Amino acid sequence: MSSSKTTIKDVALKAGVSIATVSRFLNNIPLKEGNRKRIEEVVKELNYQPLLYARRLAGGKLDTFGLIIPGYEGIFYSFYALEIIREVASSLGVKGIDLHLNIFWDKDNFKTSLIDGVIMADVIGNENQLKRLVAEDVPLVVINRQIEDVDVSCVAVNNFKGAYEATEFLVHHGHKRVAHLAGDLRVKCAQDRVEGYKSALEKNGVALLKDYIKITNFSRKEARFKLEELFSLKNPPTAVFCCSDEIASEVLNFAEERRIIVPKELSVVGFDDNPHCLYGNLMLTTIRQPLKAMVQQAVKILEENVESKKSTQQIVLDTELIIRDTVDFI
Amino acid sequence: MSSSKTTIKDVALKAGVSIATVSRFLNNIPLKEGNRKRIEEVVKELNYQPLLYARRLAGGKLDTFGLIIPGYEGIFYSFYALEIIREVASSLGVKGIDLHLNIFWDKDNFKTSLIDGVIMADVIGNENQLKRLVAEDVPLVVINRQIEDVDVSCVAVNNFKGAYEATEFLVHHGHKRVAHLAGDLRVKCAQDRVEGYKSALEKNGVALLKDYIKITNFSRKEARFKLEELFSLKNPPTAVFCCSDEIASEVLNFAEERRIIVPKELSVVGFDDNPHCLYGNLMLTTIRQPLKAMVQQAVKILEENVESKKSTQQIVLDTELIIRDTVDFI
DNA sequence: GTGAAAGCGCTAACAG
DNA sequence: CTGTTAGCGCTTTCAC
Repeated sequence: MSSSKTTIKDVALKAGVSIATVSRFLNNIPLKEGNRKRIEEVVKELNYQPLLYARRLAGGKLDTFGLIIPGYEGIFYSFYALEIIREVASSLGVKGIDLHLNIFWDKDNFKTSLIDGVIMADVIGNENQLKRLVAEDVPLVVINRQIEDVDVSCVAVNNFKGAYEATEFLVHHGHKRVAHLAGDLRVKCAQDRVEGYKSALEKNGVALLKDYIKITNFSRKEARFKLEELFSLKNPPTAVFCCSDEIASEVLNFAEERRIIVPKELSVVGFDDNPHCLYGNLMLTTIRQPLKAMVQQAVKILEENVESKKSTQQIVLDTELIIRDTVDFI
Repeated sequence: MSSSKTTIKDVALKAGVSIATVSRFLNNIPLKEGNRKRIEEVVKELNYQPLLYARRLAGGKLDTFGLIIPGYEGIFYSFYALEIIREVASSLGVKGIDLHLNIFWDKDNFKTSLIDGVIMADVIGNENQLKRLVAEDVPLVVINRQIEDVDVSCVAVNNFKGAYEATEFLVHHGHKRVAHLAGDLRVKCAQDRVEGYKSALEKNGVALLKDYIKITNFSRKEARFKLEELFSLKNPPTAVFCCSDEIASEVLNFAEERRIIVPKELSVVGFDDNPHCLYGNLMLTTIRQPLKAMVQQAVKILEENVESKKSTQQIVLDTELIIRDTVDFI
């Protein structure tokens, strides 16, 4: 009530200083200790909160970052999205930065005037938006995706390498019939994982079978159809590398129903290290994505860019193989 | 680049009118058709976008709503949270309203100056924040929770009734040994579901056994421990009503492992109608929460409150029993 | 209908 | 170190 109406003027008046001095106080510019203290008291007493938009209009910052996430189901309905939102909110929270969330559905309605900078979580379907933001010179960092044709900072995960390691891990356990349940290939990370898988087989002299690569679009339902197909094959796989832990846990369910013993008869590796997929008596062997680190890096870079235009940076973080129960020698 | 610098002045100049007229145009105030058209052209040509904070400072709206979600794991890491975020983002998106997302961790750092109104998704741990916002007279709607001691609008789900129906449905199938895997009782909806469960048993003359109520905190892991306990009982339950579909699907996993046939030997009812829990060959019988309807109602009420202070409203929406495969007669 | 002018609350020179 | 002052871009009286 009252607090929403108190302005810098009221504070200045009550503290017996000019509004400029109060402004300095708000911006942590050194003051005579006496004044600093008096103002601090008055601010508390009046429960004064500066109007951020007035501040911004006068040239200050909004202390708000935007986060743009594609509304595409495979992304937005995933562990990934919530984890990103959570981590962005969390890292911004400790810095006192607010979060403006925008889901990109089909048209670009992101209002740049409400933020100091933007994090784009992956780019799928909104490539034009990316270009527009770059053109408007909005401080920007893209996560989980490397952008080749636009000069923009990004922090990504080495999906290729992660997939390579996962697949090689299976091969090193003697598996020759390794299937891959892939994600939606419109999503870059899904593509990269397929490539990593292929490359690992090739480098290790294992024949690549087309029938062993199945697209799931990250959906459990789709995964199930594809599993039926895989296990109707003359030579069903002895190992499956999955594009996500959720898909992997569907493999576990499927195996359970079919009485296929994991890992004795079937080895499984996931991707994500999603804690929600760690249940049952079998702990999933998986590739951990450094999502938190990725977000933290992105926030750091964005802060720098907001402070002063820096040159763009491209960072690629490594994944980590987490060895648990679902892989065995054949 | 250019667009981020074009102001109302540029538009006025180029269109040969005063800035006041452009402002009128922006606010859909009737103009002479000639002017309207000219301004429209110039706006498009210059790719002009009004600076929202300047507009707000001058008395206009920001067209931004805040969404506050408790950071508490059981909420924030759930289907519920993502669904709420998704639906809020979606309903606001079509109205051209932006979303300011705030996760409440431990201290109240929500800046009301960046929004026109606030939706609070449940209130757990941040009761003081709620009171502060009410005191500051910020337009506010609480969802998924009825607030008794504060005069505020809310849109909630009838969790009691939903749980009652679920439990009664089991009892009507002849079950006398009905267990309940409850959520975290600090969360109001979890409490209500326990009460609904109890009430249904009582009304139907089924003995209430303390050992049949187990707290899971909405976590699969915890659910598994409690399932072990339940099925070590001298008289294990023949039916389980779960606080969420995720917990229910854990029951399905557990049953599968123990070779307990669902629904022949064990009936299961969930809560949520979470599409992510619809996999495998058994489709879960569950209670559907009208989350989307809830959010839409909340947005509607909030819009009204922003336009003109209305009296507070309290709306309770009914759940729906979705009958699928996991309940059978005993 | 339209224009001129007065702010909204704050920051950032510029003097002192 | 501090106060004075001129805006930031927009809306909104108030005249015309």
